[in-house]
Amino acid sequence: MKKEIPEYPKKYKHFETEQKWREEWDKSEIYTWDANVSRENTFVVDTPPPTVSGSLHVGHAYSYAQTDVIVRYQRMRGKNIFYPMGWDDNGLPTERRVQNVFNIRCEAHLPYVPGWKPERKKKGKDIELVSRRNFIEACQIITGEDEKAFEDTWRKLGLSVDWSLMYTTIDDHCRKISQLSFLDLMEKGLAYNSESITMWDTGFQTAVSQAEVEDREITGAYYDLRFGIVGGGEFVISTTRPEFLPACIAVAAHPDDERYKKLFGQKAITPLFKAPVPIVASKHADPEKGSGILMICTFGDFEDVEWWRQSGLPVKRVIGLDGKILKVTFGEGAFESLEPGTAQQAYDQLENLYIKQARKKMVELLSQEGSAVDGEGKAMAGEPKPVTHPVRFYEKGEHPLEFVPTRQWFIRILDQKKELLEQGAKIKWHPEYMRARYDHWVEGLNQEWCISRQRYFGVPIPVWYPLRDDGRPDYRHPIFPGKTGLPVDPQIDVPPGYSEEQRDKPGGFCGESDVMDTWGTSSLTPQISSHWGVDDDRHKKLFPTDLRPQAHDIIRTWAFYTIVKAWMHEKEIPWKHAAISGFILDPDRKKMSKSKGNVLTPETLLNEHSSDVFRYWASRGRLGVDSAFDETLFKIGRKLVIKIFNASKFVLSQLDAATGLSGSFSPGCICTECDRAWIAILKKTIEEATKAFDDYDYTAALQCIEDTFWNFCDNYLEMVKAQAYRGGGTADSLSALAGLNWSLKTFLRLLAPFTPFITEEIWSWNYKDESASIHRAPWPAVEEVAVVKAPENDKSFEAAVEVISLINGFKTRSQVSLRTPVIELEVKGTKEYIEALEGMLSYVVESTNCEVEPVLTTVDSTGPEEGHFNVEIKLGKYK
RNA sequence: GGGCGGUUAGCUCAGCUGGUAGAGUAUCGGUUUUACACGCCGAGUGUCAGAGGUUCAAAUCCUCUACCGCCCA
Repeated sequence: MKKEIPEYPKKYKHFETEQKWREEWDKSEIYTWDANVSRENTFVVDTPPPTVSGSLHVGHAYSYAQTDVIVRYQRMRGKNIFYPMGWDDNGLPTERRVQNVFNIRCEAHLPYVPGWKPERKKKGKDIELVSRRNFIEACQIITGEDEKAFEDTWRKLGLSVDWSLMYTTIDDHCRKISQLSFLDLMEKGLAYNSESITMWDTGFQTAVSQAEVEDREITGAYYDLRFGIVGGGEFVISTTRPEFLPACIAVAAHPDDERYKKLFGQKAITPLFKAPVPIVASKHADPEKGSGILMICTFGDFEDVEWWRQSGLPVKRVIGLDGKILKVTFGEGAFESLEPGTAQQAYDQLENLYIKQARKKMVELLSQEGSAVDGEGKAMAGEPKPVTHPVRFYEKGEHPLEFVPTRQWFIRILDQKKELLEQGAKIKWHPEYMRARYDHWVEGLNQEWCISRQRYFGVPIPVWYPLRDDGRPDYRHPIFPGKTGLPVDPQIDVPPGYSEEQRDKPGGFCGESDVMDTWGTSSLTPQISSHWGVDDDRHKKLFPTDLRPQAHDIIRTWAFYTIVKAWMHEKEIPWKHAAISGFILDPDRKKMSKSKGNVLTPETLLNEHSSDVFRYWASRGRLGVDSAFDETLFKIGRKLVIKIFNASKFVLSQLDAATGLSGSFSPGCICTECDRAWIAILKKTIEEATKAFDDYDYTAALQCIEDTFWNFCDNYLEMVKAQAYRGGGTADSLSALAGLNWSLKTFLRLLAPFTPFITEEIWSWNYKDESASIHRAPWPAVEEVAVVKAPENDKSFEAAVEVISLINGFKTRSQVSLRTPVIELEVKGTKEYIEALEGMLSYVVESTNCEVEPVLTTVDSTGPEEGHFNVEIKLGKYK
């Protein structure tokens, strides 16, 4: 029966085709994880959940596309894929966004208003104050919308995620796992609460951890302050933070500093406040910096904290949690003064001012005549000297961090550096050198992990505290929930053995109001997906995971904390491989950031260039390597996609036209030297690409697949065209058709991880009987063409290409069409290459429109120029 | 200041364990050929950042310097 020859579309319509397959894949559930498959046949991905409430930029899509390429390869290798997507929705970014969208603020003590719905309002003065629960509900409205938008983008990009596995870090399941984690760490003695000096953001009024801190260069000034010495004399201290003067507890100079050696053991007197403070030796003091002697305050910086801990001196606290100067009384407690009255008079002018204002005021006071300790002149020597210096900020904050004593929850990490380094070494990092980032971060840790945050939209720390008879919480005996009833909200739920009436009453209990930092949950994504602590069988099937893809900026946070948790809970690594993607920089090689206004959104690029083209572009980016954005590169992908379309059309139309033979273009028919030589080349490509993929080097895989594909189009296809036109009627023609058939089927599969849409489209035209979707088809294997004999001569293909190229070059230089007939042809080459050419001669003749039998001449040398052949050509007339 | 990475054609980048410098793009020229003009054929294009060293031989290995980027203080 004559096979009906289909009409293939003239042009490829990217956008319609891609949309069709998105819908189709969704319906057919080809990306669904099968819970019944064994661990060794499953490939588990731990996808970092993007922070919603932000916006996706091109770098995210770039990185996630790369992950998907790896996943699609693994799926075609027959692996059962576990590829979930989560959304990180708790934390400050969401709170900030909600505040702006609805113009609301949380006031924790307000009662819950059931049925309250937030309204979108412009920022204004009339900020609505809402209860904690109402505020959280507002957060959920916003994150719900954001998640939808993010999911749309990922679907557009063609990520082969199993959407049924989706989680959000604030949902019940994630809260449960996070609280289980906390309780487990408590049991293991790794979590504790304590009153200690914590880095504090006065704007957001929350504690922050080392990982959330960044140094920013800011402009300030050195102020030279004249300190007195008990018993007479003075010296000058340079400081950038004169507002800390009332909190000065000591002054320090380097033990070897000759200038101050004689002062050690004596007491200095602070200007204005007339506080007598010890003069001590400390290696922290840098003799080269300023005057070489510095003031130690509680607390100006991390060194102050360290020194204070060792000194045993009392704290003089002057900065409140809101960043305002606290009320203090001189002459009482730690605030010793030789002249309490004048000290108080000066201090009262500072009280209740914000830090910045206080500094200004302090400078003013120090600049007054008679402000010096001895009453002679100004306490401030000379003019302020402007400097630019690094200052610690919370990465999301606007004010420099302060060190304030507060009660917080911590996880003990400092005594486990060695073990954490060993865990890092067990993970295979791609590229390898990225491990150094992890190692250096671990080595440089100097604070325990502070996990409590004074926020609302997060996972509650699952503890209550008994209230003593005086109404104060007993922090040393926290009450924990049982593991079965999680998650709990201590602000709503009642601890075991108590009733709601006892809440906040002496002798009763109070609920912890702090939530965990965002990493408290995000550090558990492998366990969240595996249902650790909930479903042991499932956990065993999914943990540790195979792959963690992420960018290099979050090695110290996401990667680090995830390794910490896996270690602490189960003495395991969370993933076997970490694939660290690079950044997309702007065309000037600057990091994209909202503030610079150079951010590109993936949606724009996807709409403009199609998903396949975007993915192709992303696939060219090697792991770990940052690259400058260059839109001209999208052109390469577009050309490739169109080429796949056209070459496929050609091959399939030749197969269709070979009447009566449909379905019989099996590799067994491949017999000619040309086809055998070509198959050998393609086999080598499969091996190379597979090896590269197994090493997570998808870029190298793409490179060699693509090179061979163009070789296929430009050379093999051109050589066998004439045979293909004969419709399979001869053994040689059938061989060509079989060669084309297997080549196409192979290229589609090799390219499917990179360009899943076009390859699925073509596959559906002719190969869906073998596998309904190309994405479930087996990855090409050289065994498929085991019946095809090796070529007689392993240089035959190369030789033919070279001679054809010489003939084409001659025609081009003669400025004639390539169809111009060759009427005389002599090919001179070395013996080795003439022999290689012999089996290919008919293909050379047909693809160059040569009308005569070529004369082959063996020579000793082809001359000084490159190449293995020389040709003598005479051209006929074209038409 | 410390660590990591980079510096190769106008541009974006590949060149792994040393053996005569590559691709794409851009540029220029040719060619309408029934898969593709969104194509095909061809051409030109480099002190491999610089300076030393190892070697018969260095883009590649070693040392130093300069510049760029990122991370950390």
